[in-house]
Amino acid sequence: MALTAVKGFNDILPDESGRWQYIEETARQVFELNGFGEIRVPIMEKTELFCRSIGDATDIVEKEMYTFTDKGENSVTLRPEGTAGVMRAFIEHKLYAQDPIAKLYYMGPMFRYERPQKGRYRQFHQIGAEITGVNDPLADAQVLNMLTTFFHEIGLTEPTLQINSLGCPECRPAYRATLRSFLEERMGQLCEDCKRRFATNPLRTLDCKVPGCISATAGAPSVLEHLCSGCDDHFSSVRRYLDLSSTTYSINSRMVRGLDYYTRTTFEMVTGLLGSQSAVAAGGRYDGLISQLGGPTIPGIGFAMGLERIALLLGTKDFASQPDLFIATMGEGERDIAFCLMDGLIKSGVRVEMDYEGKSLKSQMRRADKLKARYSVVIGGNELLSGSASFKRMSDGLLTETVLTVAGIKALVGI
RNA sequence: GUGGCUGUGGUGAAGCGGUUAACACGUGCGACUGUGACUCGCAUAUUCGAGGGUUCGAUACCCUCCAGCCACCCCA
Repeated sequence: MALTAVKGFNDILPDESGRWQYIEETARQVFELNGFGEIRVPIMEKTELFCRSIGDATDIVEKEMYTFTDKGENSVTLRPEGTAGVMRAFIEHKLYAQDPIAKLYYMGPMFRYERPQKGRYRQFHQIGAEITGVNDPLADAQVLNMLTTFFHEIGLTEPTLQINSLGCPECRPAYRATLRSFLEERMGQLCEDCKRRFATNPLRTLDCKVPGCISATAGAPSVLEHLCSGCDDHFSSVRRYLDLSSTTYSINSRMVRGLDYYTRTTFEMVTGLLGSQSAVAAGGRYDGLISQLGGPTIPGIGFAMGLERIALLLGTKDFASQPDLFIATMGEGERDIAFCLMDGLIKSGVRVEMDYEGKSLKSQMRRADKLKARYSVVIGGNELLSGSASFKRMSDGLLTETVLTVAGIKALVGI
């Protein structure tokens, strides 16, 4: 058996990479318009970083990380998400000393040891963005608008924005206690998973899919009604800003987060087209994270989106670019001329292909067609003598006589 | 991690104990010593995910492993 890739790790082949580049370029464009700058951080960090940021008791840290001991006996981990590393860099380089307000974005592979499924792999890719240093809900709204704009720009209308507020260390514990006592009275109706969640993360019972749990929690107290006045004002302002900019969203008070660091505003872009992999992008505010990691008390908000899932939503549309010209040749001498012509044209920005193996004219023309070249030209003895040739527009076969010079050909193909 | 389904060429697939392992697409070459797309011809799996076992015989049956998919769990 030939060697194969590691389970859950995929190759992105040339016919798909065009789509990926399109997603990445669109994100860069939209993010930079919003004033974000790219930060590139390592794909591996000390294990402790993730334990302290994501949370020791979360599923990600407990069972999904690629953690191992390196040759220097340090416990290191392949990043399961991007925010922790970005914030570590923000603190380590004291970026806040220059300006506490940083707007950063990143893209790259993340690693989680999960059972692979479509749209969910062990190495997957995220594009994320973070704003630090802004308490004002304006930042929340800008991030949400940026996300919405991004999806609009890549041509996807399907994922819809859902928002919620998780409160803060002031009000969340009280809500959690209220919810617990509500659940306690209905313990009998809950599924086994939810009985477990009752202890570990009671909020999770709110988005359980088991019918019994759905009816049992139907009248559960809503987080939004238990926010402290600060969180409540914040959330109202976020909504007001979204309304001001005509951003459409829905409120989902049952939306929960898998990472412990989130506070106040949380959100997801969800789709019904990817089965159980419905979240295409998600994020929220994390006001306590930076200080928790040993930095100053600076708030933050951000999100990450899953490239594999976005690529899936974009479908099989072809993003590959086609050659402008294919040069077919009749003999050895003509190949020399064609080669120099190709070289000159490429250097001046025309995408040119030619035959590599001295094949028959029939084969060369077939290849020109297969590569979807816009124009083709045959160079043989006649052309060598006259110094000009008939260029064929492949879409309709129209022939145009043009001199065999870089300038002449450029003018013809319109580059 | 749990449960289930699947695994035949580059792709989509038929075959379900003994076949030259269909068919379609794709790919290559040719039908015309100088022009692609349509048409036609030829070629293209010593082999049926891997390894064992049952059998006179296994792509087909059994076991193990590997991989993919679906749901759960969880999440982007």
